[in-house]
Amino acid sequence: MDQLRALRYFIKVAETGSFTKAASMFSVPPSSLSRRVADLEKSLGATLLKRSTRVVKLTEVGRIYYNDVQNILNQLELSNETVRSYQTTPKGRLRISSMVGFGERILMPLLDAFSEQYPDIVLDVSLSDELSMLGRDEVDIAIRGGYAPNERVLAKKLMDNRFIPVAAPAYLAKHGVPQNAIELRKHDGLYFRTPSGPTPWLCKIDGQWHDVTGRTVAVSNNGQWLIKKACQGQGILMSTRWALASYIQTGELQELTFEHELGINQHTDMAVYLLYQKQRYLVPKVKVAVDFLLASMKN
Amino acid sequence: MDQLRALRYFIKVAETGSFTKAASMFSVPPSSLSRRVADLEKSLGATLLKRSTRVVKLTEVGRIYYNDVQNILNQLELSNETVRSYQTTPKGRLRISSMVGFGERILMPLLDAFSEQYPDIVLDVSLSDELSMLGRDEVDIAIRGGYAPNERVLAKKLMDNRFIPVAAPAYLAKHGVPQNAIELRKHDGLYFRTPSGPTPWLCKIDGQWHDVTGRTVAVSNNGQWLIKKACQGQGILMSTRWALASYIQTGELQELTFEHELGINQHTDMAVYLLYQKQRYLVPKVKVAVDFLLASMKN
DNA sequence: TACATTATTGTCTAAATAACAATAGTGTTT
DNA sequence: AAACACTATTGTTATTTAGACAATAATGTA
Repeated sequence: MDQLRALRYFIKVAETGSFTKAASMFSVPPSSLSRRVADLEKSLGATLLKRSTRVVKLTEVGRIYYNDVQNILNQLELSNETVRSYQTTPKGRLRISSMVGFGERILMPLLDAFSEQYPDIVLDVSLSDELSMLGRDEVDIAIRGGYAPNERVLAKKLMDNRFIPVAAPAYLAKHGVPQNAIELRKHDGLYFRTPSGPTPWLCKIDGQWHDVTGRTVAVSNNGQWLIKKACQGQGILMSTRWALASYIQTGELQELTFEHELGINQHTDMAVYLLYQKQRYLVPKVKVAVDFLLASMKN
Repeated sequence: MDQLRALRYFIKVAETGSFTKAASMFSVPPSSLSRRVADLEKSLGATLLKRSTRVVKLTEVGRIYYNDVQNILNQLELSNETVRSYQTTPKGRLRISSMVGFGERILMPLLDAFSEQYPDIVLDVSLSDELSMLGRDEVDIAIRGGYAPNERVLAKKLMDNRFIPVAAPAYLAKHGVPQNAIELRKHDGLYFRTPSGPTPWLCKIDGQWHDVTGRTVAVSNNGQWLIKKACQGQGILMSTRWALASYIQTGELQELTFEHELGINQHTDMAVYLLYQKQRYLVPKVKVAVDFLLASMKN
């Protein structure tokens, strides 16, 4: 029995919920799938799929097996690709996942240059603040705000990701410049919403964190919109230096500095990390992309 | 092409370094392996093995692929076993790996009772202080002194593993009872050697760790031998409470207590952990063993 | 240089899988 | 309630793929 073929059939049937649909994807008659899956079940001594003529769905063991096998088949495909692309020129589809703001402001401009340099690499970029599963093999490279990756994943620090407070000169003229962090509580605020909720303003005084969140003017997960509002003088915004740099330079926004450390969570060592699977660095397209991005970020 | 078969052939050839030897293990002619491996190489577009009539060895890519594939095949075998044994009575070979001292004094006596309760489980116990690769699938259950496992591995605390200082009454009568940790430096010591080297005596005073190692009388990785020496009054020994309990109870050894915290490394929260892969808990033999050991340790 | 061993290749046989047609079962619709 | 449409399965044949066996070429050793 060709177990691997049986597994591929099983996976597709489980996903489509139909032998016929799955069969059409392999361009073989449904009877083949039926027989192969039956073989597989026989060899395992368990029924993986509960069938009726109308619906096919996974049994309890079936679901367990499906999860395992899907993962295993993905790994195998990765390994095959590694070998196939070994010592060839960088080419193929490169899947990159990035945080939205960072992707728009920093990553994508860089990728334009990257594409020119490596025209044979087809970029597949998805921006999302949800953390995608790097291990589950949906992306080749991920860019995320500081969190600890697992052992198989390498994390390279790209740049600082601490949040700094800014406001428009007009706002400060009208409401006054806060002299210390505690005073922020009396100010108008524009707040980021991360996947885990809106971000407060926090201040560390003598080792203790205090909430210094002000009045809420607006909340959004869209940095650009918040920055626009901040420029219009609608309130104080905390965002990252890389997002604000150009506005601070032109004077549209002004950085506020305080004696005590300010942040949006208690991890003060926030950074933007480039993540990739150690093994995948062997694949030329991944290698050149990692190298390119790391080199670019040094400027 | 039956890729899975080809992979199994490839693996065996790589391991034995010979098509003929590998073929005999599958009870097929060498020509079959030669053809299958050739197919595999063709489909990958890379040569995996460097052959001559006399020696067969892996190429650079071959080695990478071999490592990946071996791991993948192991995982698949585990998944198959999970399904096959799903909701059956506990049986089969159960591979347990444990630290030597703990295995001898605590684990093995328990396993005798376990074997009576589950006669269909064949125990395969190996004692070693080196950390075996749980992920690499050589054992079902591992018992280790406190270290952080990865995400897929569950770690259940079995018991405290802090090191406490003891000495024979005769030793204390002759050399005096040390009144504080610093005085240990003037005493004779019996020291454990772990895989990472001999263990010093450390003492935490006002948040700072100080080395209070005394004169070296003997060093060994064998706890029993060190305990014997301690009982003979040859010096002060730091070992775990579970190893020393019976000797303290009989009065052969006497626990020394100090104002400041004492240890053999800077991790004061040392414990003995039971480790197993999350998924494998579905396999009855693993489940009952984990449950049995955890229940037993509560006494 | 002769020898023994080994991987490979050619050819035939056996096994496994796909193809195709037909059947039986099930949920939906009128 | 009955006809309908769709689907999984099964029987049978054709095709593909792997194994068996003998022969060949290559290579390290004696």
